[in-house]
Amino acid sequence: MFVFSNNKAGMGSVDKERVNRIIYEMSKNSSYFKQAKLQDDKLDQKVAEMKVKLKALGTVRKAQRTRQADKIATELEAQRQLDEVCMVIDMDMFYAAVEVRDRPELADKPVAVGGESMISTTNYQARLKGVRSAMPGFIGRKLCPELVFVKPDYEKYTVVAEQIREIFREYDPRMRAYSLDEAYLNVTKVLTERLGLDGSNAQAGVAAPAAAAGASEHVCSGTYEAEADTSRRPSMGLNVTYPEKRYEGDEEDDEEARDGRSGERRSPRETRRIRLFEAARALAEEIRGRIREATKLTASVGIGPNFMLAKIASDWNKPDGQMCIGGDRAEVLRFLHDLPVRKIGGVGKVQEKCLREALGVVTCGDLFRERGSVIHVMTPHTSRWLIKASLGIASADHDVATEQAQAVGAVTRKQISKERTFGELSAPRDLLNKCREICDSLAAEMATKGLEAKTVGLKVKTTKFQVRTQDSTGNAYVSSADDLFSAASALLQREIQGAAAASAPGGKLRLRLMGVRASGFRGQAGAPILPGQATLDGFLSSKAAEGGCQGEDESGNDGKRQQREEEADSAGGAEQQPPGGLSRPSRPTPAAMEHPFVGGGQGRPGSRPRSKELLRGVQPATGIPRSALLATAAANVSCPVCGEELGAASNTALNRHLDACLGVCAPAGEGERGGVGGGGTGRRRSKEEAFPKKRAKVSSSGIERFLTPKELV
DNA sequence: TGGCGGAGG
DNA sequence: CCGACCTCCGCCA
Ligand SMILES: Nc1ccn([C@H]2C[C@H](O)[C@@H](COP(=O)(O)OP(=O)(O)OP(=O)(O)O)O2)c(=O)n1
Ligand SMILES: [Mg+2]
Repeated sequence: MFVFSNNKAGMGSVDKERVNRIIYEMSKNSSYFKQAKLQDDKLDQKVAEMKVKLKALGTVRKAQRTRQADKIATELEAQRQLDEVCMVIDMDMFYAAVEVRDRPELADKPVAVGGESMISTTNYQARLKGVRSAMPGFIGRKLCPELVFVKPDYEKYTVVAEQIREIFREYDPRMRAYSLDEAYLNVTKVLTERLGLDGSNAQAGVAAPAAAAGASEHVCSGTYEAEADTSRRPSMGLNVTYPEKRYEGDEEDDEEARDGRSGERRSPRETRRIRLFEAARALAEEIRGRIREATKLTASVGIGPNFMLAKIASDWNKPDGQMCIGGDRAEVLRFLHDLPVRKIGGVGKVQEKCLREALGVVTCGDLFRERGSVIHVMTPHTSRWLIKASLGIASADHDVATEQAQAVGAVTRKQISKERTFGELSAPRDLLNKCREICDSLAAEMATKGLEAKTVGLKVKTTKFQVRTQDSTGNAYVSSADDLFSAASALLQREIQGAAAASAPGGKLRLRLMGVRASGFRGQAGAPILPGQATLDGFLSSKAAEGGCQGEDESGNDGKRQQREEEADSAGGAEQQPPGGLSRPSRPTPAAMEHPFVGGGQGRPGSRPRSKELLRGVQPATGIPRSALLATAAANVSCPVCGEELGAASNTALNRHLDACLGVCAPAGEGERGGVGGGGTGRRRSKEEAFPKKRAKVSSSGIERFLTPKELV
């Protein structure tokens, strides 16, 4: 089977055998597990395809590829920047630490913050038992019966987050908070000031130099000492293979040329770096001390010439420690050589598996060595990003580093959504009702931010854990709950019909999660985000403000922080972002397996028509533009299911109609209209009929009149 | 360009 | 009997 518990920054000494066994025992029969396995199989297929593609790569061509990769590497090397000092500060077991601090009795007990369904984080005692973040509570309990569950208190965490940010700003006013417990600081300025160094010179050398290895022993403080590097040196593909400084703009620092030697004489620049990083280590101690003093909590710090490295470093000596990857190129490469690629921000489970199983790449050293293969199978964008990471080249600029991570310093938001997990729901009526609830909530959120969206999306997760999304874009902007619901419910109808049509008689859409998303905001590409606050913060506060969810779920989540670094370039040119996907040669999409409906393994659920079709579907036969549907309110009440005009009927009358209508349409689905791809053919019908579409004006705006939560049950 | 799945955090 | 929210990538039509 697949990897369950990978080693995290918890404790290495965990009875992994036992943990995995228990998790497996508890999961093997669950829908979740089955779905996970399906996805894993798909991944295996992708890996297989990559292998095939690689096999076809002859020695000659591979050498060619490697040369291409070298070209990229050289180009990237020119961007290498070692004169900035970046710092990533990450609180230790954040939520749990806060809770334990406020409840001393818990100090010696294993604690989990979260609920029965999901654990947000745990303290070290719990981690020793294998209980960690993102693990469902019931498994955590099985793993550790004494586990004490504590409900998350986001407001409290937010207060703490503000406290530490206040401190961070003193050292870097441009500091970026990635999440409540993580922040990115560029402390170059403070340090140069403290040391009375000339800050300008640092900026000067854009094209970066590398330093002599002689500084290495000064550089690391932590477990990553300059230990046995001598022994691994030989095998170090990075240093050996890479065409060192042949292309570099080496005019200035010539002595750095031999970066394998010990440099007796140091260039001024080199000396500056050493002093800078030395001071940085002291600064980190200072900051940690201040955090402890102000919050009674501990944090770990990572220092490096760029954020990618600093981030990795911050995890190195995790509990209450710090680590520094100096600004010496040789040291950076030495450090990376044996570093598992998984440590790179942006490389997750999938990337890791593809690299390892298809390319035999496990460490960054391997990654660079296989660069030829990398660019052969991966997308150009991803290849470039990976090569860059393997060389430890990244940006020292907050905005670049935190970019696409809607991280806190982000300026705009591109979408906003609301989703809820609940106990199984399948009655169309309940589904619609839930949809309405979510739309209400989303609308409220949008209102506070003054957002108007052009596209509305629906997300659905079946009880089998299959996730599906749909979007519909109109020509008008919407923001009211009514309009959101009008669009979302239309989409939901498609799902309902699709399920009914594709599955056996009586088949229906059974969901455990539903979400509604709004995007394509008015005014520019994105909407401004709260000042200084991460979207995450906004999320937490809004969530805390809302009432609890319903259903037996309760969970306790927060968002997960995200982060990314990489890329730089400021000189234009193709930019790069972390991965996103690996190049995916052809796409078989074994729809049959994943889509319960649609017997013929034809395609999307209910052979969901794509693009155009979608719009057509939602659009009323009359030819009224979607925009009208979305934007308009609904003067006249009409049924969201059949579209029949209901006039000014009373709520009860409307409800009655709804029930009748749903009762007929839902189960019957395949009956006459067959709904989507219905029938045994499995073959999709002409677009026109693919979806019987409620040929009516889906101005469900009226539905809320009676489908409002309170009234319906 | 719009839409959807997916990866990653 | 496994969360909520968000961004970007890749592929398709
Ligand atoms: N899947 C996840 C991961 C994290 N979090 C929350 C809880 C954490 O307290 C907080 C910070 O995440 P970290 O990854 O930094 O984890 P911790 O701070 O808890 O532990 P560590 O000591 O490893 O940093 O984010 C979450 O809700 N769900
Ligand atoms: Mg943390």
